[in-house]
Amino acid sequence: MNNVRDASIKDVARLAGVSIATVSRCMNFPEKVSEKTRLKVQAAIYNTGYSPNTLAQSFRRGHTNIIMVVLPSVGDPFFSAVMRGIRVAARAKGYSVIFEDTQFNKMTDDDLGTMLVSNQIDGIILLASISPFGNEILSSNSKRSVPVVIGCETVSPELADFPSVHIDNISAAKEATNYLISQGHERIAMICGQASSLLTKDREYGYRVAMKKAKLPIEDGWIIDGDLTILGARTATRNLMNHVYRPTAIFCANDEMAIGCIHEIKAAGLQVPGDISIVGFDDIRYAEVTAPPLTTISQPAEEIGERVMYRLSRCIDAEDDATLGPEIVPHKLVIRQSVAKRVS
Amino acid sequence: MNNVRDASIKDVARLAGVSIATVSRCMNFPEKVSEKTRLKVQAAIYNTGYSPNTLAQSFRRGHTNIIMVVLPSVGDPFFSAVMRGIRVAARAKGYSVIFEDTQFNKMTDDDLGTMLVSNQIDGIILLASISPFGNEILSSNSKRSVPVVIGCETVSPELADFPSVHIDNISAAKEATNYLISQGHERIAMICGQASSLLTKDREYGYRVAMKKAKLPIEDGWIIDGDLTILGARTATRNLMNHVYRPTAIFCANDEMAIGCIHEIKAAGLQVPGDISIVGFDDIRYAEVTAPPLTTISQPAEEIGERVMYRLSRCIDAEDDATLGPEIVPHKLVIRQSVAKRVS
DNA sequence: CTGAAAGCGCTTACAG
DNA sequence: CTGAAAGCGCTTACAG
Repeated sequence: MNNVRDASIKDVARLAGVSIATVSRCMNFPEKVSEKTRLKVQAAIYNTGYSPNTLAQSFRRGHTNIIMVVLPSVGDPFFSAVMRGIRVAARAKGYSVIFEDTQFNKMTDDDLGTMLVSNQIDGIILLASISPFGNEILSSNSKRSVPVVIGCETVSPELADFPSVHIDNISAAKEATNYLISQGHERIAMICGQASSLLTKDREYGYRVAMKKAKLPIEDGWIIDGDLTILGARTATRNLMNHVYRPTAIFCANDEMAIGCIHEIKAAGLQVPGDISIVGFDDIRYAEVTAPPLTTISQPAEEIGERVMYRLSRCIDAEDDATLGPEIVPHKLVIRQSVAKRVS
Repeated sequence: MNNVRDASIKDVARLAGVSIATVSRCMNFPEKVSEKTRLKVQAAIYNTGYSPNTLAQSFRRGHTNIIMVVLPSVGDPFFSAVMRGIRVAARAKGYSVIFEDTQFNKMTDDDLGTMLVSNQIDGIILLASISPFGNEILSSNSKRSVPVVIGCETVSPELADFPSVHIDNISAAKEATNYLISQGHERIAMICGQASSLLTKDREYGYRVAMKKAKLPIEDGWIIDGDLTILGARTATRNLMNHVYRPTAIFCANDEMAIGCIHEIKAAGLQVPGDISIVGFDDIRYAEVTAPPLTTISQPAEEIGERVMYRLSRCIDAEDDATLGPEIVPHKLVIRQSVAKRVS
């Protein structure tokens, strides 16, 4: 049929014998159009195969229905699960989602500024911290154009007042640590993200608090950077195994690192949990098929994703309650077989 | 400054004392503007904080610089790696990428048609098969608007002539199977994707050919659907272990399933590779930390992603060679410890 | 309930 | 090298 050019609103109007304004109304406010006209127009739409040019609509309306999510790594199964929730909600609300991976796709502050100012996106979900200057751009921008909501973690002090949804990371980390303590462990180390990353700050804090409360010392070098990756965790684990005070348990700030950690311990000829017990964080889908199956903190990843997206949607629609602070979602300690009881 | 409204091209023109056409030229064809004028305009751009409204540009130019990738599951580490490559190349070429996950975000044919016709995207990368009708939409659309390129797999017969980049899946599967045979195995089963999925068809075919060539029988029930997931593979593995002719080796069509498979065998009290040997496919980052480390076919995932994106970019720019058939990328059998030698 | 008209912010022949 | 003007396809007060 129209293999040279798609039908435009004009073609529909001509065919239906009405003005383009009426066609537009039929699509956007059908109740404002008489039934007779509506029927004519609908027929014309059908016959021309018309579908509105989204580019023109976005331009005219001043928004794109595209939101951006910034996350540390698309490859991480935990964030994939969050993304899934985001996409479910995004679809329900009519948004497309674009994502930026801070690990592999360094977004410069310039890029960010450009996106914000050039109307390419209607909102931002932050699942990872961006550069300090980026944070500044966002916080100064906040009253203006693009709403931001934060998922999973406290991203940065400047952004503390932004709407967010996450579990209580401090409590969860305490719980994990206390569980280890309850099993008789006293030498407990922790593998974190990079010191610069705020992503696991709260988890580290929870661990420290629990240790202090139990009057257990944290030796120098027991809190170690595992880069949130398998490789990073393997190096960290080697260091821990060579430590003068070798820990009997390691709390990993995410499951990805726990997987690397377990592998490295076994590669060194030690047993998990016989020699060293492990607790992870996230409960990714691999956690139950590691050897041994991993004891970990379960986060409702998909639910977080959904909530964060709905939250953003409300911010975009400028509903007043949307700007209120954090929304806390429940976590759960899942006990499997990577922790052994220790009798001292 | 401009906290009420962003500066537009008019503001710049006024401040620089030139027409908006000249401002536009300065940004798009600076060589067509005299140096003197260019300097004036650049100063005005700087002082107004002007940045072009992308929405208006897209509308006017008729394209968005957004491409869509359709993939089975964002959560799969293999596809994450491919995505990474895509994003690297996309960034280099100035594209943003939107993705559709066929596993969790059923894109209806309607959605697809709408996207195609409403100019929202400049091109499509297919990493997964979509519905037959979807394929039809694409193939009938092909000469018209939106270029499509296929990554990783033969997606569908209708789409066989589309540009694509992937490894030689048949050879790779033969190699995997032959390796098992060379280690003395004769009872070799295979866990595939769903029969309907074309994603692993070539791998299955390669396995069949290798078995036939070695004059080894494939018993009923030895080729079994594992749904490409951990869970599916666990069920499939249980069936295989209960089979009258229990295989001594299992070839899994992806590593994700191999992980589930190994876990299930060990959960049943058997040894890997002592009792049953396993070969995977993909070489995801978890493959080297499974217990035992997984022997598998390595695909250059990131490279595939990059190439596929560059290919698409050339299609969009309508460079003639871009439409030529498949581009084959090398694979490699990575031998680790999940296969045992069998002396019969 | 409907239409004529303005306008969103750009780009690009066209004329000079 | 530069400017005046048309136009991309919609939406939306405004008037009737």
